[in-house]
Amino acid sequence: MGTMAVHGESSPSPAMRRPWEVPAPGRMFYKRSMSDPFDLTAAPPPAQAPAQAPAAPVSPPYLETLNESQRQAVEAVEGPVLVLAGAGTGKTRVLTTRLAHILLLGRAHPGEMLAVTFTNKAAREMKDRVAALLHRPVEGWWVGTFHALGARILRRHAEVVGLKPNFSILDDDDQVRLIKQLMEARKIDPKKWPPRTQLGVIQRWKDRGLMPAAVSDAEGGDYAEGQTLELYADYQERLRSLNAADFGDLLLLCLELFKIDGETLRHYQRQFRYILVDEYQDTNVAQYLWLRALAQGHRNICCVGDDDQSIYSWRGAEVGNILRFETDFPGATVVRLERNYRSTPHILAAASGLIAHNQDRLGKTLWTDVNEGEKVRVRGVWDGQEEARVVGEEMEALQAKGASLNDMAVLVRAGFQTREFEERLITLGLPYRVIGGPRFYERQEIRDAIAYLRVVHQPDDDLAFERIVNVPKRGLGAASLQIVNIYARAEGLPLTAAARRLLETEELKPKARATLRALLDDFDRWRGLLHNHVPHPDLAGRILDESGYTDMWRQSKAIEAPGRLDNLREMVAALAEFESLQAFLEHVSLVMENEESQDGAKVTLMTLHAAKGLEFDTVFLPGWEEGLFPHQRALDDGGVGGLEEERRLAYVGLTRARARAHVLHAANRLVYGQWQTAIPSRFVGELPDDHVERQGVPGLGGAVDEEGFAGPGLHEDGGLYGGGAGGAGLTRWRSRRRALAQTGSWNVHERKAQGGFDVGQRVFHQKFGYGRIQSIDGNKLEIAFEKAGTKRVMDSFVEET
DNA sequence: GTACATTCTCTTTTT
DNA sequence: GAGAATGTAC
Repeated sequence: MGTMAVHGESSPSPAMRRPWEVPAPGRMFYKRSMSDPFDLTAAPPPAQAPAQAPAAPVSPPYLETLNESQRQAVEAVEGPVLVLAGAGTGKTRVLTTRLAHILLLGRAHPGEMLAVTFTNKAAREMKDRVAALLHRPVEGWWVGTFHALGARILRRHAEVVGLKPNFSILDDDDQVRLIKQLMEARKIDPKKWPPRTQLGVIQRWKDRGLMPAAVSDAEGGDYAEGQTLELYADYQERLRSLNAADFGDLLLLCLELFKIDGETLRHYQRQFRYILVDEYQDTNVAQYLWLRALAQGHRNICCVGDDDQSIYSWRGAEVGNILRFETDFPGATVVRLERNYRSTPHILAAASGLIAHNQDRLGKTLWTDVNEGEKVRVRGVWDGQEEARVVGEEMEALQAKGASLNDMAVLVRAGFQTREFEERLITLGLPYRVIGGPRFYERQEIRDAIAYLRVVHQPDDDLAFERIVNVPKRGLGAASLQIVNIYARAEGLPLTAAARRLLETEELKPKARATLRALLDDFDRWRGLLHNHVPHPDLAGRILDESGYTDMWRQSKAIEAPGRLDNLREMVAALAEFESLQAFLEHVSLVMENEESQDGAKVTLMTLHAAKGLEFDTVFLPGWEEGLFPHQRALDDGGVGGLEEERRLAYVGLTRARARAHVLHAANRLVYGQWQTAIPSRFVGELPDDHVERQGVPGLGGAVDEEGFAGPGLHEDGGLYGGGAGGAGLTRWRSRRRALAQTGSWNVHERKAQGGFDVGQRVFHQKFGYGRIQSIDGNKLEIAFEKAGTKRVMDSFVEET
């Protein structure tokens, strides 16, 4: 955490402080800047003001290194600007240089700049890179994700929309539980109408900036016997009484705030002189409205995006936002970045050829002047294991040639695909990291601990209260809790308040009453400590100890208990890095990612979605099969639009590669414990032949094996590359047994072991703990450990349980 | 109220 | 196949 502030800080080096007079005379925005001296609302940094005057036109070095269009995008400071930045065209560079440029020109000081990103990572990178350009960290500017910035604004004016400033931000888990409760109250069958789906519908409404009252009846009538809309109203009401907001609310309630309180809106409109938006193609309607509201003041809004990389429509993103920009902001400057600095011409051509199959795009022509490299390699394999094996071999080969594992990535369509690669990489002993895997703050013990902190910080947080009221077990089970719940609902009180009143009555059994009283007293005591400014890490430690939570794990003989205690300690330690308990809680709800340790070179495994914005020398793209990629569900409920989005995803994948891209498709795949057969993705066929090197017989799913056997099902379909209409029926299920019978050479070992172990047997290993035997190969056992994952070990290290 | 067994869903992507 | 949710036995 940087501590230096630009405001009132001693001046930086003279070279940096010097404003760069811009050479291109006659460019409107510079003229305008001359006639627009510092009439900032707040006093500008003194060091910068006089510096605006000197005339000698010198182009600053940071501009010299940009190409013509990049430079244009940086220098078009005034008015609305749309930067269409193709993959690998130096988008981040433009963004950060632009920000630095504005600061260096003295057009605004940090507090007047709003830079919005989609991910916390992008926000961090932006801060770091601007700091590097300026040789100092910038403090006090508004950089962050939509949600973080929304929360920041909302906290300041929470009362306007019926919240208190310390409102909780619910996580996914809380939301589902809440919806479930509300459905119960309405007697909606959760079997028939899964709560998650209900929540999904509500979130979609929120994405579109619609409060319950704004949803048209026609739309509300479609789900759950027409009750979803009412459920939405219930949900919002409940959130308010919980003094809580969900993710969507962080923007939606901001919009409400702007609507209700025009003066506040005008305040922010005046404040934000320069607005910058990254990944504009992924904004949803609510985000769009939020931006548009804030940009009305100075109209200096710069949106950067690439319609070909729009991959979040399922989450409410509207490509329309980017396609419509010039209409929304008349007189906008549009800059196209088309020169690619990342990939070889073959990769670029392959990606361009693929994306050209999409109808609905603005269209760009990426080009590069680097020399030819390798063609994109496409390889068909027999099954998922072979796929992982082939990728592993290639990685080892590259490594042998001196390549770093850091420069390799496997990009998958869906999360479950990483497993096969993990197993293979473990076997090979290649270190890897999975991005987007289980996150620190999502672990059970951490969530419990946070629930304690939440209740202390925000007494009305019923969801947190419910989570820990009986953890550790105190005999306050479902029965007691129900009494509290009924009372709370009848009286319209939060659970803690209701519980407090119930203590005065005879409704609870004496034992439960005493326990509950003790718990509430604990809460009061901890809250007292909080208000007496006991340092929050100390407080957290006390809470966990005095509540018996730490003891619960200490006494647990579960194999993972020590690890959980470690995690708790780690969390308490992490608390010290935050200014306050509130700041910590904000962090965990908005930045649910683990800071990964950068020790040693590792292969990266992640989804295509997570890969956007990243690049690697070598990219492996497995699972290009109809049904998986394009994903069946995207086709089913997305139609042509869904297909095009899948294609954009493929485009994103290919364009992550600097030097080498390997596409793979398997004829058979074990999904779900069952064998699934598939034909190669239509995207494979859409790759232009001139830039692709195909291995194995095209059209046959399998790399032709020993038997030259391509896998049942493929011939029946008769077509190559998804020629079958609509994609439906292209996949089918088959029992493992049948697949085994047909191939004969399946990579499955004898069921019975020599050493007295059986497949499926539960065993114990000194180092890895408990696990179940997957397969047996002589004296080597493949064991799926409960904690340590699947490993191969010698049978002598394993004992029966 | 709790512990264990059984059944059932799920898998696209995430701030 | 795994994890959650539900059902059953103590």
